[in-house]
Amino acid sequence: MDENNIRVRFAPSPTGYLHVGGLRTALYNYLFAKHNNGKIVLRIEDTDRNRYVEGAVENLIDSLSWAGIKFDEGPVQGGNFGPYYQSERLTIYREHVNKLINDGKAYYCFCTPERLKNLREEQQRLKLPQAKYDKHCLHLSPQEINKNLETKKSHVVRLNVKPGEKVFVHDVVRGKVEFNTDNIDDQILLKSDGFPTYHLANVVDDHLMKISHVIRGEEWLSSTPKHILLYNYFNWNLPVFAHLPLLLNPDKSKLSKRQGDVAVEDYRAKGYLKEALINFVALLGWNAGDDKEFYEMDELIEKFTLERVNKAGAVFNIEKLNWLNGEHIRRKSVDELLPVLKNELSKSKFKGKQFSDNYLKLVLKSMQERITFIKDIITNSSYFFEPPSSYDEKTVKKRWKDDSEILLSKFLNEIEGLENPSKEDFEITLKSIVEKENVGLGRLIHPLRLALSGVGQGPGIFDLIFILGKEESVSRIKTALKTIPGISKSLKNN
RNA sequence: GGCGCGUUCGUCUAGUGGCUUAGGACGCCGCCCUCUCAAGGCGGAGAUCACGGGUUCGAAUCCCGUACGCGCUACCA
Repeated sequence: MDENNIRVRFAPSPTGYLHVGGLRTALYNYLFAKHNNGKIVLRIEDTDRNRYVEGAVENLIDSLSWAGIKFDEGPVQGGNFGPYYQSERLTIYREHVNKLINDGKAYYCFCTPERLKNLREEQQRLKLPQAKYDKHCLHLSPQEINKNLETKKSHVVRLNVKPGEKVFVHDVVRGKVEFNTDNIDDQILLKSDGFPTYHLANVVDDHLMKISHVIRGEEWLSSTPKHILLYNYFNWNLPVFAHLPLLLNPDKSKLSKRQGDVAVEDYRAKGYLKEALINFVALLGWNAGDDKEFYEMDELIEKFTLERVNKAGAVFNIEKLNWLNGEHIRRKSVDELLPVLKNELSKSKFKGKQFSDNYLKLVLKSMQERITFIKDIITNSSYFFEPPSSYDEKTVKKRWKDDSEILLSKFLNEIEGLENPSKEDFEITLKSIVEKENVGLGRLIHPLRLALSGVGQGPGIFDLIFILGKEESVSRIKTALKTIPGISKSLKNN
């Protein structure tokens, strides 16, 4: 096949938000298209008026573009195969359905919902192997049909499935799958409100939009024979099908809202980097065949093939996503991370405070390898943004010794005299004191960290004091000298 | 119920008949590094490859059956 004719699509229905499973489907389509120099189109499947949610399309597009999935054609960028909203293509479906009716491949059905309900119940009571429409309206006379049509009797159009035939689906990930038309219902193609069902709209649009590969979730595999029947009835060439394994909850059921976050926007709000989410979701059902776990989008594009997509569903394991998020943070430059931190800060209690870019970059550099989320910097090391309001008791107990007060006072004295000290100046000063006093480094370092940060862990002490600066450090040490000895004493008495 | 798909460490996975005492990653545990916490390095525990039959000199890999899980079974997508 000519590489340039490769066209795929992501066709979500606007029911609220972008599901992570949807993101994975969109990603695989995108990777496949880019890998093959093809095109990817975004098509909005808004044929169900009952499920329409205001703002859902904007939300979908927003999440997709945040994730870095760019479309060649779609509602935003347009294209030669539009419109890209199915709700704007009603006459197209109507024309195609009429063609099918004229050819005897589809037929009008005037059955009421009540009759259908009774039919189903009857079939169930008789324990029939499969419940399907009884083709009642297929046998209506032309006169009856015309009369019904003229009196505007509510109706749908159904696919006329010939029983006793075999339909084969050739799926890239699953191989050959066989179906018997005895098990295929006379699917409704056009609803009574004039809108098409998924099956009709999907096939017509995929053909008209020259889609070469249909890459979608496994939940569609069972209805693929219906689609193949439609392609055959229209005398159209089949696209290549690839059905992706499902994303699962920890209990192996289909990933759902009840058991955690499923919306891409939720992960975005929680502070996950798009690179991490993409990396993670790409590996859920695909791998390059080697041991590589860390991927950027361009490497994914380079390596991705449909042949290496797995068959079995994959549990969405948040632990690995978290690790990947930290991994991506570690590999980014502080310049890339700066806007993320600023954004988190603007949502935090420090939103009114001003910090220079230079200061924030130093903070980032010192914290980068200690965090899973950028916002961890704010929650785990608030001391970069405000002086400690308390001192961790455990650390006081463990690190504040009898000589801490004297050592720290001496250190304070020394640095007060320093002119514009560098990180090395602080280091030299501290080392000279412990040497003179003939104690271990930790004897001063730990109390100092406690005084500066209020906690027992964090970046290297010289990074910490340098980032905070002489003035701020002096002030914090003074406060600590006034309060920690008292705390230490009362802790010892308990 | 019917139809379809699936089943390798807790999880994501490598593996396409001999290279496999089934490899990697996350998580967990330990050691090293070290001013703390991380990161990093090293190591450990963890899978009778769902089960049962075959085919074969040889099977996680091929075939059959069973079990279990999941999907579909709407005028939803």
